[in-house]
Amino acid sequence: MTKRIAQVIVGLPVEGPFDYSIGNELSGRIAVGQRVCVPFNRRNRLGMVVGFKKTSPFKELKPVLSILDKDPSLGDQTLALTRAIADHYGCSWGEAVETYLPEALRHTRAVNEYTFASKPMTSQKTASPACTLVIDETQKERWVYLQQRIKGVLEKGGGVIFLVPEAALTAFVINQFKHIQPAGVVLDGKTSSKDALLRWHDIRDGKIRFVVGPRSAIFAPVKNLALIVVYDEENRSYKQEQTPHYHAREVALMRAKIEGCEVLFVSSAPTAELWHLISRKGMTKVALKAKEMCPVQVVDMSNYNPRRSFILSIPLQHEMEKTLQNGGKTLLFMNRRGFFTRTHCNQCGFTLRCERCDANMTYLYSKKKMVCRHCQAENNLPKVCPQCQGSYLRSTGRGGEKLESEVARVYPQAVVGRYDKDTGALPAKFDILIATQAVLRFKEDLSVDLVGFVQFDAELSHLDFRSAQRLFTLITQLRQCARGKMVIQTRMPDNYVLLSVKKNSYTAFYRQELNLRKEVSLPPYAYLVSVCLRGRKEDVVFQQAHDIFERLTKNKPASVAVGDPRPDVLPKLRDQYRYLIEVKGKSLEKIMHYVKNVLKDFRRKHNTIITLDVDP
DNA sequence: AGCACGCCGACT
DNA sequence: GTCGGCGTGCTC
Repeated sequence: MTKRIAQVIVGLPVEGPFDYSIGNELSGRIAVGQRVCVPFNRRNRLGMVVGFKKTSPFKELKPVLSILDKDPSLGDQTLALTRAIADHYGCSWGEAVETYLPEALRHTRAVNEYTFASKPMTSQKTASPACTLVIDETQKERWVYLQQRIKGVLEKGGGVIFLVPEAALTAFVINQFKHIQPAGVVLDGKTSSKDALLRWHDIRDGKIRFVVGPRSAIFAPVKNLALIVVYDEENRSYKQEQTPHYHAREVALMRAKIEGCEVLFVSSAPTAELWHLISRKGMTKVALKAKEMCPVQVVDMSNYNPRRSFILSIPLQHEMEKTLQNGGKTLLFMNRRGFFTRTHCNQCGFTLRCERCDANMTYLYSKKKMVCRHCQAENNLPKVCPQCQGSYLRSTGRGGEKLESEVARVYPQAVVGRYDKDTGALPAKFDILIATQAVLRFKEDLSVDLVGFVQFDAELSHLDFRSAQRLFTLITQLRQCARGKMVIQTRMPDNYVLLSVKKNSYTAFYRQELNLRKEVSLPPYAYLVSVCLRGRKEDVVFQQAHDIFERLTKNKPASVAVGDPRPDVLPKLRDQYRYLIEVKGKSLEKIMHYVKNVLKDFRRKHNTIITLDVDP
């Protein structure tokens, strides 16, 4: 039987597949999973063959122009995975395929230099994947456990994907396993697309069976995949910020289901979503208990007047002095960069803001510049008020740089260092280190005697249902860096995150967190889909959001709930106003079906961009 | 997404 | 008249 018509998908937000005629010269070679070049909307584009038919409802079919690979790039399992991603995240199948493919294969250039040693596998498993959560309080025991597990898998001829939250960690991980296996690495960014392609083929051909890499490494075409490790599962970088907004944890589960492999999550404070998943029957928790967690002292700051007294409480100062005397190190956690965080005019009240993001500008002493913490914007500190031309500009607010100067003044005998996301490396030598969240990228080998959480309450201001879990994770990770003691300064000592930390019980935290989520029907007890709108003119974006809201509530099935349109957490970013509408429900299929149907016949106007974010 | 078509306002 | 902004439809 000769193949006459090919069904082809493309990497655009249009659902196909599209039918193309197959010329005689191609019909013998064309196969499902192959990259092809097809004319599409008067341009030539990359397409992916997903099937064949005998007839088409379209009269004049355009032809497949060429086949780009000798052998299929995508096997059945990959087609199934990309299809599942498209369904779950509401993108087209073609878009999912394009995110799967390495950069070098996303274009219509033929790749003839490489032939694939193996045919794609065809077996399809459907059982629920085996999942294990390694919850490790020690930061050390996990490596022993992982070495054993990975060694066992590799010895049996299986393949391993080891996901890390950022590319910088790959070297550290490779080092942990260097005596077990010559490891392959998926690097992103710095690797040239040519090298990345070579490596992709080596992985596909089974020459590399152990792959370590960031989020996108979940797509590494590892042969006989037996184990996926998601290291630091709670890390936010596992969620992609662009469409499709996939989460590596979810893709790992999808892949495990299709390929019948195991998923191993490693964390010292996982997401509530994962805790819930693992708590179900048949899943395993491996608790690696620390002999002794460092004590946590919560200092109630209610009676401290921030205008009169130093931001470091007397109990914290006392611990710092003790630590200094013993030659120990202190980490002061201050999650705010810069020196001053706000500059305003004392005459007219004008506050210096980023024009593109509407956020207060931070004064960076190190650069002598005003910077926006959301976009790259930078400018000089004006001499007079831009609004009233008066010379009454005053700067207030405290960032790490200011705390650094204050601490250096109070402890002249100490070496004071600072770290934030644009400091190059950790200071080699310090007695007191003032650091933002970015310091946790070194948490694997950062060890101090005392940790001071300076402004706990500042972290509570995030209006996000996951903020409690993130705080719990943050405290847990900081605490693991402390050998001696952790001091937390707060005006809300009865916060349940702090109470469960003091109880030394993560199970208590997750029980309470999950109860709260259940009460108000939030993930993991419901699916959440955000319809996100962004555009240049606020009134237009707002209008559109309301228009969509009306359509979403008009013939709404009882199974979904639609929230009022509201500004995004960052209401304005890089000159675009952002609104979102949250849709909730027990069934993701029902939500997606409903939302996609409403958006389908909605006309986007005035260049408003509308995107879907599943499990935002 | 990205591009052409077509409908209305303002202007060499 | 016609130039061009933007809303609309379409891609096998």
